[in-house]
Amino acid sequence: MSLAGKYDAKSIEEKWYAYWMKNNYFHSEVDEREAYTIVIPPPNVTGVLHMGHMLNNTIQDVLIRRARLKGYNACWVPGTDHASIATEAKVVAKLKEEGVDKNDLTREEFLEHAWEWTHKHGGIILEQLKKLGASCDWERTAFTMDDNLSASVIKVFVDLYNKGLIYRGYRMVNWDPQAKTTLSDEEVIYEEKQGSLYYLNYTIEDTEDKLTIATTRPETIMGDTAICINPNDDRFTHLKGKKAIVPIANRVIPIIEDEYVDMEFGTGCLKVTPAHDPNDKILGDKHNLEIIDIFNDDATLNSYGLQYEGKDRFVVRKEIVKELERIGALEKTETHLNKVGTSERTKAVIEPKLSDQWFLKMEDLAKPALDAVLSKEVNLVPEKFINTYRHWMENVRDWNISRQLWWGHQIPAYFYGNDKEDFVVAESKEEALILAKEKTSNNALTYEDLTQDPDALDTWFSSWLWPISVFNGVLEPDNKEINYYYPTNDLVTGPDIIFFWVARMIVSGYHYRGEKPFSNVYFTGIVRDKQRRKMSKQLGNSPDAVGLINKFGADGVRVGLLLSAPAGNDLMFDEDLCKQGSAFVNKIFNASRLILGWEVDTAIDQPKSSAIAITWYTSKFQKALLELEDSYVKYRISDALMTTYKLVWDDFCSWLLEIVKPAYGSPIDSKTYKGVIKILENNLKILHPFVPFISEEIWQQIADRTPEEALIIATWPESQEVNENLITEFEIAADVVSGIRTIRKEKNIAFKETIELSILNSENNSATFDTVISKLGNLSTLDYVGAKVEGALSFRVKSNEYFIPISGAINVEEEIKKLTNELSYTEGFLKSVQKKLQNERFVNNAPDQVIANEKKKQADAEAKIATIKSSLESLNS
RNA sequence: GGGCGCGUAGCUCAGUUGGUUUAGAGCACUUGGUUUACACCCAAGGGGUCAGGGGUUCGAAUCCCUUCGCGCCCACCA
Repeated sequence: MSLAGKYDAKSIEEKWYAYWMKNNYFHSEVDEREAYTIVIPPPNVTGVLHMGHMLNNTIQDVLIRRARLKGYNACWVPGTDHASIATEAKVVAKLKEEGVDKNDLTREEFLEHAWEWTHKHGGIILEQLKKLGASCDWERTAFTMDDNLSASVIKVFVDLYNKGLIYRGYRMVNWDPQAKTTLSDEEVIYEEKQGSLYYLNYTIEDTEDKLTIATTRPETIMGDTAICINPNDDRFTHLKGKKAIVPIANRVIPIIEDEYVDMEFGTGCLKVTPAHDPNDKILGDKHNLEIIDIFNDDATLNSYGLQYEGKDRFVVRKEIVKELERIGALEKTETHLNKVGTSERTKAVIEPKLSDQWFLKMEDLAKPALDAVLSKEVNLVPEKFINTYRHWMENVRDWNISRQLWWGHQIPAYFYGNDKEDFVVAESKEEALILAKEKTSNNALTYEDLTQDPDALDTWFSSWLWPISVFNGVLEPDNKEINYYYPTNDLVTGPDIIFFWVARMIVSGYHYRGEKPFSNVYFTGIVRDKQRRKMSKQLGNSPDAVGLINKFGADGVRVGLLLSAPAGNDLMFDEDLCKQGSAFVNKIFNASRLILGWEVDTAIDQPKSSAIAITWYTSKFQKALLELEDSYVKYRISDALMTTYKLVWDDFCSWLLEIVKPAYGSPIDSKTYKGVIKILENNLKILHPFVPFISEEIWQQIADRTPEEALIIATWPESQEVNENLITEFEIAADVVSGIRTIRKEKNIAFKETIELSILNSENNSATFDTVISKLGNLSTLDYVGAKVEGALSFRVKSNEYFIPISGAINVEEEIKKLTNELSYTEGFLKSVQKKLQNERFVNNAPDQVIANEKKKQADAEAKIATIKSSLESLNS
């Protein structure tokens, strides 16, 4: 045997990953088997592996490997997302470091830099997934900006536009002044911040009267175009029809009335700034107010800001407050808690801004997608997310799909004139020109007259097509791959992108395929640290993923992550779990080392204990198989792992191997050896999804295997009948062994020293396992007696009593104390059972089975009490 | 402001429609054990008034009400 020492994860993991790749096991082609498909949630192309990726990709790999073993044509499609805003931000930052301003570059120049960055960093994360053991079909690796995926996006945009579902609108949108782009509502994070509420005095025109207005944004007075009061507010009746003067700006604005104003808040008066607040915009539209936009794109003030022009909004806020105070227009300041929208990516405070953007009408599209989830056609796991999903879908708003970015899919709209409506939407410039000529009836138009919209599409407008576009189902809707692999089976992702991605994939799935994109969505929890903080780069609390793999081995890390990953619940990640994982891997390794080190002697007969133990374990394994099936169906992956963990560690290693292993240096009989190898092989099959590397390693050590016999493509163990009686009998035997061990420990009897065991009352004896008890208890004799053995230590299992005579005096006091404790517990237990059985209403109402059970408990307890009492008596005498 | 979820052993969590459990697992802990696959090991053991209070029921960790604490999602109140 070349096996020695500890398991060396690194070299073995590299060896088998290379072997799997070489033999193309991960690759899937359309065939006559049933498909099992997962599309990866594509990580950012320039991202690096973090704990969240490790978790959800481990789960995906577990599912895909199990499907492969179960005989499905398993296909896991990997890929990356161009991540428009995130990547562009990184490139802009990198250029800035080099002293280059994005604004000094042309679009083409910038995109060159972006592609360079993408090629340099792109795919790193996929290489890291390989280290984790991910069995993705790498030949299918897709990128949202691959030619065919890009063409899919453009085709879909044009199609939705032609259907009237995409429109261009002048709307109030979320503006990120740092990235200088709009964001969808979902990309805005609201944070509670302690701010101030400023009470400002406006003078009523042609009077000395003041009107006080509360605002959180004093800098926007430059954009005020009205003051609004509630028509039912008696305090302000005298102001109706009057005008007010904006301080500093000294502009005259009307006082309007609208019931929208909350009389309770602030002073009951509202200043209206239609360009910078969504509600004010509504008021403005309703009352036909002027719109004054006071900001530049970077949120500095423009010429409407007068003396503050060119200064940042927050600087201006401070200065303007000072000035208002100086001129006596600041009544007072209160602290005020308000919600501030910030950009998910840049953290910049969002500025509501009016601008022309592209929108997708969602209402009609959402309907089938909502129904699919409510009817469980698409199954969300855990179910609590159905509510979240429904609420969002029922109130879904139009999706702003345009971004003022260059990195991404450029919007296929072409402008040819000066009017806002002078544009056409087409898949190519050639088509655009034809359409433009038709639309204008101007045949003199040339390519030079066309200008493509410079904006790019929201990243999610490409990834919402992912399950379709990776199989080219948009461009060739009837190709054999999309027909075979779609709908996919399981999607594994985080709940944070349920709206961004999951919901929209369901929408596009129904719209473009008339069918769900996947049957099940498994939402993992968010990985947090021990202090419950979300793991993030900023906090620096995220362990280096690759470092963890190097430290504990991929198998160890996989086990560590899965041990504490119930669906939908956040998990507190602790490196100790990886330690536990690698300990488990080491255990598997050592157990195998023991077995494979045995010398087989065909001349030896099989011991009875070995034969019965193998039969027992086989049943136990079958029972575990059923539990596994149940856990997998419910996506309770950590339960499935724990079932496997206990089966292998406790039942297989601690019991079975201890029973069958021959004395040191002695050979083993061939029947037992074959049986154990068969068991080991079955164990490896159910272990494989969790710990693919060690399981393949052992599998290949057991025998010389051809590539067709590799574990990764083996067949999942078949289900057979479970012998419950045998399992119960074994449990009794195990309890007896435990009883013997307890006495050994209490009396300091070393295991090497043999002992004698006598069993009284063989009503439910464990004779089947006598040989097992003898071996594990290291008994010299085991016999059945008709009466108590005097001067012996005793213990009870069920209603049997066991005696071990010991040399020397028995500590009577100690024994009495022990028995008294046992007696009082059992009596208390009996009492609670009797209370139930004596209760007429219990007997009348409870199901028969429950009553029978209680009666059995009663009988057992009574019998046990009798034996304890008689033991006490003999001790006392 | 609305909605959802959670609070069970030191830690992380099971406990399925109330009854095979005067509450279970893994880890951690205590004690003992090393020529015999593995100290990343083996064995034995301690540990919980199931967040607090009230109710329904023959019976509640499980259902209802309420208080406290924590988390998440949604929403345009200046």
